[in-house]
Amino acid sequence: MIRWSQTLLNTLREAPQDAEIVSHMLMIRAGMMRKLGGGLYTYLPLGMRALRKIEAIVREEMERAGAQETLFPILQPAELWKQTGRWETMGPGMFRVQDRKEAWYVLAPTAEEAFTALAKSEISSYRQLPRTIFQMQDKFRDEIRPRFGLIRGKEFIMKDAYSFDADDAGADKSYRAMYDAYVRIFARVGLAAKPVEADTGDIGGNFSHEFMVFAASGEDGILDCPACGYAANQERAERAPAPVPYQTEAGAAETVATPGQHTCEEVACFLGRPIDQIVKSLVLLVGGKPVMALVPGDRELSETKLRRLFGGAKVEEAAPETVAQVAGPVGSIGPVGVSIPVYADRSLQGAADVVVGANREGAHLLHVCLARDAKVAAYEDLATVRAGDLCPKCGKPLEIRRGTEVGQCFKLGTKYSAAMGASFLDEQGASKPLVMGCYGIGVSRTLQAIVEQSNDENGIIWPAAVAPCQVALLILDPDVPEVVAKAEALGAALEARGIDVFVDDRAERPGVKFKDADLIGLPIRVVAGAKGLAKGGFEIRRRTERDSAIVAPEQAAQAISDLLATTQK
RNA sequence: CGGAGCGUAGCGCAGCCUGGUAGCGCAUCUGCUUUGGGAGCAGAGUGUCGGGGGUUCAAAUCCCCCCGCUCCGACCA
Repeated sequence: MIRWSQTLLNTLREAPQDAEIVSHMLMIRAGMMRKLGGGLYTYLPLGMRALRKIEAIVREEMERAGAQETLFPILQPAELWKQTGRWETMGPGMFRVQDRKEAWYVLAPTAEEAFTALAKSEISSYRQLPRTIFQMQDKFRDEIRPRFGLIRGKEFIMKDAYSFDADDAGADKSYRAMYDAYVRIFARVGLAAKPVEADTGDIGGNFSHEFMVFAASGEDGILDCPACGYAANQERAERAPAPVPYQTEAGAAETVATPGQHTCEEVACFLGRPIDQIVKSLVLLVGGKPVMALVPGDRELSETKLRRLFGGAKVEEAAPETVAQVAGPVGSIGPVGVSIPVYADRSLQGAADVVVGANREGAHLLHVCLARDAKVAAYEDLATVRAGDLCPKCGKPLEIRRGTEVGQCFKLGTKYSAAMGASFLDEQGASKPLVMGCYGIGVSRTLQAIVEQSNDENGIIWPAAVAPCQVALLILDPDVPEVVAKAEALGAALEARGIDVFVDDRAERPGVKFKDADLIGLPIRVVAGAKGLAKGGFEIRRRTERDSAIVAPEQAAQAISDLLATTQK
């Protein structure tokens, strides 16, 4: 039994000034956590209890899926990270520190290197495969912009698991086991998380799913097919091919003056043509070399897709000077006559009457036929998919939703094992690199995502499985001995049934206790007051209900137990 | 890293333009009254005004530098 009078817990009437989203505001107001610095949060006793419950569920499901828990150092030698090149590629995203001998270390932002190093030293035979190991550990990332409380912090708690297999088929099985465990974990913590196809980002590898929680405040766009269930991160979502417009040639290309018109919208408007007839030309540096990308004027280029096309090379926007050098002034460039490689979105294949920049200030070209007038190296999927585009799986229109990522699975292949020489001997005695997968859950982020998804105007509504306690017991008359005695007896009876009880035993007015109970949001509220007891017993209700039931003291423990069993999640 | 804003009591903020006694609400403490949805009255405590430098008889206020935080953008699990 936890007593408020003995707990470090203060609720706030006013929202903190820096809380942008409801879950952040509620976590602070309800006294679950406090900010120590930008992107750095302290878990207070109540928040800590919820966190521990999530961790316990994650552990259980990991072990059920055959994974074994370990614990790696957070502080890791730079050499480890240099072996895979991530000392450079993750670069400023990592916290790096030096010891007194000026040797460099990394505060681990993830742990592929360390786990691979362990596998290298411990696994030498196919007889030891497969293995999946995990840890629940603080991670550090020097986020450019920490925000939304626990959603994006500089320090956070992550469960990271790594699988090691002898071959691809085995790796697929390990991946599937983790994927299934993730589905169970998010269901158990009361979170509606949907697996979506995702990009592999800095982690690398060739295949990935993100587990996304839909929320208006989400930082990612997700294309979702209500018809067949296809879902993918906007960075990499595909669409079914649509008929390519403007396939009929309309004569030779012709220069037209477009003074001061730079964006596709301006040019379309100025020329009185539909915007999708304008072709957007962009110069990017791919692995340091300039490349031109073409997408329809009403579309955005997906830099992620371009990066995938080039095997994960770094893609960045070219500086205006570079653009001017290889094509023309920004806002007036086009593919005609340029000598850098040109890649066009698939939807432009066959386009025979479009408008492009003339590579001269204030001029565009009409009636351009890409096949005739430009040298296009390849037509690839480069444009960002948007709502209304057709599902690549079933052809029905896609919807777009916002989401927050709470977990991600990656098929890594041999990226890390090959780089670090983590190999084993197969049945024939041949040395092969381990085939790996890695699997992360943002545990602290999950905590806040639950609150983001489950609240009302009065406060948090904790799912029973992760609530700091299952029952809030409000003693309205702490100076009436009979009320206190009955409440204490009920608390003890509940504890005996394994139900966590949080007792509000403060000398506060009833209204304050009701407000705070709603704010903190435990699943069941039990009121012990002189008035209620005079009417026959305790007043019991779910956090989500308006009306209470009066239950006689001797039946109360059973009634609460029953109510909990039927409370959703 | 580019743009913008903010930094004054534990929290939320006013005061700054036009230099001169540091204030309000919430919270905290004391007393009385109250007591079923964030009580009322009376009283009390609480500040390196983010830091440093400058101007001035005098700086929270004006000027310069630095630091921190937040938002938008770019970027990113």
